[in-house]
Amino acid sequence: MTTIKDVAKALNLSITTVSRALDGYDDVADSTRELVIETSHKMGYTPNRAARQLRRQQTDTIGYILPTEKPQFADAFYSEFIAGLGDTAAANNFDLIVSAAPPDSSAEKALYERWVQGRKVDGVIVNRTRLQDWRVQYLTDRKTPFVSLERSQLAVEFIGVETETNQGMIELIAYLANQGHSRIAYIGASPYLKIEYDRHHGYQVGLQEVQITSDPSLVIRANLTPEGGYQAARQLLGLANPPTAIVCVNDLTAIGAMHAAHESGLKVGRDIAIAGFDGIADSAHTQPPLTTLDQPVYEIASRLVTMLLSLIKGDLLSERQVKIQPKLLIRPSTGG
Amino acid sequence: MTTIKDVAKALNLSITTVSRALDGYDDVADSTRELVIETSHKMGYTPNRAARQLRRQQTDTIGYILPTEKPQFADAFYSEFIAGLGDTAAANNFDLIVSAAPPDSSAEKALYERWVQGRKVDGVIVNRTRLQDWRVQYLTDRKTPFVSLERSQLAVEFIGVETETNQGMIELIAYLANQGHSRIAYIGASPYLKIEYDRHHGYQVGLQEVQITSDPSLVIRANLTPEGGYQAARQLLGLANPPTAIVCVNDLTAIGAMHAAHESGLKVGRDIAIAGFDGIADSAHTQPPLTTLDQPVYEIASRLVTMLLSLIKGDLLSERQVKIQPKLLIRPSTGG
DNA sequence: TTGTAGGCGTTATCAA
DNA sequence: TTGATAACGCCTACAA
Repeated sequence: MTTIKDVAKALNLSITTVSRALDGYDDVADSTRELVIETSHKMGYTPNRAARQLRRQQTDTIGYILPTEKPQFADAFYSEFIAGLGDTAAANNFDLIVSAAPPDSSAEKALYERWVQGRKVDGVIVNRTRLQDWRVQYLTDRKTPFVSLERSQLAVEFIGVETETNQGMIELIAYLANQGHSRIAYIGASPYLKIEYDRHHGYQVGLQEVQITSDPSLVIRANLTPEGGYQAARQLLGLANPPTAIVCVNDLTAIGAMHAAHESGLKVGRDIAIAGFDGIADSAHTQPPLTTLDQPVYEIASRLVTMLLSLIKGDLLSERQVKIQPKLLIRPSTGG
Repeated sequence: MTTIKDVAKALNLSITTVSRALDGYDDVADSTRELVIETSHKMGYTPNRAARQLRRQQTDTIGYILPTEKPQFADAFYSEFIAGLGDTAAANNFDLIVSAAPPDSSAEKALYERWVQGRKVDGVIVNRTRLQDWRVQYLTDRKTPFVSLERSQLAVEFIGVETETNQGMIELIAYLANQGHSRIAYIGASPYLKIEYDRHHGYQVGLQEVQITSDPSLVIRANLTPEGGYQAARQLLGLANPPTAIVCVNDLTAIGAMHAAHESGLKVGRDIAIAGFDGIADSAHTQPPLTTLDQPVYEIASRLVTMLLSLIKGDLLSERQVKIQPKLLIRPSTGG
């Protein structure tokens, strides 16, 4: 592999000059610079990242850990999220390292240690934040730059993006109430998750707004997957007095719920209304197309990276908390 | 940040001894080793990866680039694929770096250069392989270890995993023919892709097996997304003599095609049969559930990593080409 | 405008 | 069984 030494030797220059020419310092003769750039290109020279890292004490790398509960982990939200992270990182000459670990597991902890203590990354992206999230504390303690999608409830300062759920939920539930629904169920996720907290809360606020008393038997928890949504919906539909509308914590759950409804002989959009949250690409093509609160996932990811890079560079951020308003997309799954 | 020096100083040992104790060499006194391990743990010491890399001339990192055509990139196949890569890499103490670039773009090329020439990675995972794929040539020339899902048609030796499509396609089409279908359409992808080549070929072989003459007007290309499948299916359904069955290159395409069928007032599974390929999680919960050729995505990803790591270590691989048989899952979308 | 030299934190060779 | 030391490739303060 060609090193800076090889280039220097080939040109009868010192490595200093080569280094400075390549880095665009202005105390290099133009003719020299040109020559250096051309030659190093021709020789296929690219600086060794490890050496540069060691010397500069930074890695030009950020990390992200996928919250995989099970071997199976098929959620289009994350493919888009990672594409956004990767793209934006690359556009800024940063690398993204990705791993996977079950939330709150020892594997997750081990990864953070390897990355943070081993100085493998300059910063970290956190999402699927838990209400009590050791990651937030850990990263804060170690002064490792991080940004999070959804804030935890710990008393540390928060930098990142947060989806504002209440407004969207209020709109959604008002729409459903307007269609004549009064028994509106909710299929949620683990109570330790911030998104569950927010979306469940939004659901309740939405009910209050239209003066529906919430019925605890209509609130049920699943696991953010189609399978979970399917099972939960079956349970709801088996009630003596079943709901006429179901609001789901995410689109995958809603897809499973629609499946259960169809299986019970109900026509979704006519006999029962079902809505999701996320706006994944499939949601426009389900049968019937799914009403959902659409989040600009790619953009959120991209934004997070931009914020993280500023943080790493030590720039001051103009906005330390970006709020995103999801957009209600009314589609046939809620009738109308 | 604590370095090996700090640990050595704290114990009044040389850094050599500390290093060797931690790396499990057997020429260190047991008592010393214990002390070292305990102390370095207590001091929160983790070896600096950059320094280790530089010294050992290896990165313990593998790379993967997502083939993102558009900002939007929501495909559950890839979330599961990346989870498999990340998990398996982490289990072997390797890191995975992920980026995104449009296939065959200059951005893709730039990333490879940064990673390969900059010695940022020890090896690379390639997928969505093109028939003529410069990546394969590039990596081979530079002697960079890589494995690929689906082989290109270049004359270089291939190491990786390949999905055997013919058998599954033959089964699928025999099943459809058996149901009375004779006008069986195919919605494919870009002709430069290996998967398109394979699956399209499988489709044709399948038709031959049941002695149906293929009708070129029933073969159409889309872009692997629900939207693409939707448009393509609309076109097919608008034909004077439309198909009664549609085989799709992947599940997302099939989801879009089902949408178009429903929109035309057809009941999928009764008036028209539609099938996909991949077996993503959603496919079990579409309305109606989708017949598909199911691939064990997580396992494939995991297998690829294992193969790549062997390659990097210089072990000889027992199998240089792993063939995977997708499994035909008959579901209601094809009637029956 | 260019060159010399020291050091980032490790690991590995060799000597003690 | 342990320690001194060189090197990995790069950047940069300082000298020429």
